[in-house]
Amino acid sequence: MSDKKLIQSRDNIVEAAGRTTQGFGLGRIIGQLYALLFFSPEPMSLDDMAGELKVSKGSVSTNIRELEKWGAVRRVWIKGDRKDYYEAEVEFFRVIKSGILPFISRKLDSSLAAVSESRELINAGDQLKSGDKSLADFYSRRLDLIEKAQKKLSALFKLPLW
Amino acid sequence: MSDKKLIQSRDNIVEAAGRTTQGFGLGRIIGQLYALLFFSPEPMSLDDMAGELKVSKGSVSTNIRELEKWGAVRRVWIKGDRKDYYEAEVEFFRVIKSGILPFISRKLDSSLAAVSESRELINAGDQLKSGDKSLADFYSRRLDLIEKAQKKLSALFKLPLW
DNA sequence: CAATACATTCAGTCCATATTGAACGAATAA
DNA sequence: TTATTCGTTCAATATGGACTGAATGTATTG
Repeated sequence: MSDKKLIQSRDNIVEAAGRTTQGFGLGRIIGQLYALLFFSPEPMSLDDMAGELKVSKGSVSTNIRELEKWGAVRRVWIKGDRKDYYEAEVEFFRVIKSGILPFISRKLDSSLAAVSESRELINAGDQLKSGDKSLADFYSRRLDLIEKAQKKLSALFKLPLW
Repeated sequence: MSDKKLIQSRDNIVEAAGRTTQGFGLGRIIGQLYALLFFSPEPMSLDDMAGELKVSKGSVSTNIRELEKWGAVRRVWIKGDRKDYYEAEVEFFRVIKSGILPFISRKLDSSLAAVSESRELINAGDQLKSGDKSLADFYSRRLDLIEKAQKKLSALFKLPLW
C-alpha cells in the first residue's frame, strides 16, 4: 500500500464527515476538521488544516473554536512555537455527552420560551365569550401535552446513560 | 380575551416551531405545519394550511408528506369531501421514537459506509514500507475507535427508553 | 364527453447561512 | 523601535437547498 492510498482513505472519511455535519445543518468544514484531526498522528496548526482542506484560514479559526466549545478538540502547546496546535478528542461519547447533547438541549430550551409566553397569554384572559372559552381550553390542553413531553425529554437528557 | 389573542398565541408557537426546525436544518415550513395542526381543533386541508401560513400549496404538499413519513401527522378522511385532511399526532414521544430517531439513525448509517470502505482500503495493502506501516496501524486503531462508538450508539438507539 | 377540483411535480427563484479574504490587533522577534 | 507572524473578525460573496407556482396528472362531477 502506498502512502497515497492511506491519504486517500483518510480523505474518504473526511469527506463523509463533512457530508454528515452538513446533513445535520452544521456546515461542511466543521466535520471535515474533526475527521482530519481524528486521523492525524500529530497536532495540527490552523495553517496546516487550511492547507489540507483547501479552505480559508478564517473558516478554520471559526470552526475550530466551535469544536473546542463542544470539547471535540483541544488546544495543545508546542514549546518554542507561537502557533496554536489542535488535536482531536477521540472519545466520541465524551463529545456527545459534554458537547452535542448540551448543544441540542440549549436549542430546545430557547424554543420552549414561546410555550411559556403562549401559556401566559391564554391564562391571562378571564372574560371570555363561550366560543372562545372552549378554544382556549383546547389550547390549554395542548400546551399541557407539550410541557409533559418537555419534562420527559429533559429527564432523559439528564440520564447517566454512559 | 379575544379570539385574536388566541390566534396570536398560536402563531407565536407556530413561529417558534418554524425557527426550531430551521435551526436543525429541516426548513421552516415543516415545523410551522406541525405546530399549526397541533393547535387545530379540526383537521385541515392543504389549502387551509397554505392559507394560514401564507405559503405555496406546493410547499405544504411536500412538507406534509415528510411529516407523514415520520408519523407526525396522519391523513383523515371526511365523508363527502374530496380534499385531503390532516391532523397532528400529538404524542411527541411516539413521533420521536418512530420518526425522528430512525431518521437520524439512517443518516448516521449512510455516513458509516465510508468507514468500512476505508477499513478495506487499509487492510487490503500488505506490502508496506515501514514508515507507511506505522501510519496504517495508527489509522487502523482510529477506525477501531469509530466502530466501538458505532456499536455503543446503535445499542443506545435500540434501548426501550419510553 | 368536457369541466371542475383536487394533489403532485419540478425547473426556476430566492433566501439563509456557510465561507472567504482583506483588514485588524496582539504578540513576538529583530 | 519596526517588521513579522500569528489568530480573529466581519463585510462581502458563494452556495446549497428551501420555496414557489405554473404545468401536469388524476379523480370526480355534471
